[in-house]
Amino acid sequence: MLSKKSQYAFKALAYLTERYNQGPVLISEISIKKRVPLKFLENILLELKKADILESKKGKGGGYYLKKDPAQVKVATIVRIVNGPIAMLPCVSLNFYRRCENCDEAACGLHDIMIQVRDATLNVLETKTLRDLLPMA
Amino acid sequence: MLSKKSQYAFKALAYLTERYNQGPVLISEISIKKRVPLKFLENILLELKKADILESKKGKGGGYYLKKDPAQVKVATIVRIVNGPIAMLPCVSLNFYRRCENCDEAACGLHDIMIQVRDATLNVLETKTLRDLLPMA
DNA sequence: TTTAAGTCCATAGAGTTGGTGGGGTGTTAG
DNA sequence: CTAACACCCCACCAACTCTATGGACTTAAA
Repeated sequence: MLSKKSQYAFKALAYLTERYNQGPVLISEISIKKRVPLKFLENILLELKKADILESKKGKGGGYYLKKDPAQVKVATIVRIVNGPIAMLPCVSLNFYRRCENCDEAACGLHDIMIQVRDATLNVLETKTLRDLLPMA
Repeated sequence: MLSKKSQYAFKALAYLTERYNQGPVLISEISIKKRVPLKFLENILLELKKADILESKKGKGGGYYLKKDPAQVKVATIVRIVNGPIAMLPCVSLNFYRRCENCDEAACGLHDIMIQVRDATLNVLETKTLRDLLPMA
């Protein structure tokens, strides 16, 4: 399951997608409109900035905004940043690979199953973008 | 990601699938062969028994064994028992549904995306069975 | 130089995960 | 009938993660 943090991140990103190309948006505005705890949201947005998804401006008239066209930002990318691995096992993760202990990958049936799950999942998450977070216009 | 408990459960179930129809298997044997902490494994097997996956016999000659043909037991069922929801959001879970707070499902783009992920995942996990845990014979 | 707004750091409570210890209960062999 | 056996059940624990919150600091605009 996605963490609360991830769900907050997507709410915020949906809001920023609506406001794309309309200048910086205040953390406090997002917090109120999307009902996300202010300080928690602060941490999340900062993390997304460090991951090159968002840009920010300090001082009066400042705030956060999307760095790229929302239609170019994959949902999979966001999940990896705020929620971690997408795969169900470390040994089948593309971006967070770690081998299993006491388990021969070549002879592990679970390994094969989880590769299929991973591919099926990525097939969705790599094709959906922030644009898809908004209801149809 | 699957919990360690879930990974242990699958290791144990793979072992019991190998020994299907060969009588009860000792917890201690599984623990040693699959390198799973004994007491932890005890809890896991008990839970699988209560969920109707395993059967047990006490006393000398006792142990655990699969209640049904391994080819009839879906991987999805096991995941739900030992790991909980398969969906990435409570509001798209078939077996553990809970509605989102402050979120209109009909107008939530993330909701739709996560339904697709869920369906893609289930498409694999509902067709794979314990039999698939073993390498090809 | 005041005010607005993001940045950074530290902490902390709650819940979950992973694991252990010990006694209880039912079964079988002799 | 009783000893050995093996699962059953309960309680507990340390470590970690998740979900925050508080306060001081930095940068930018008016």
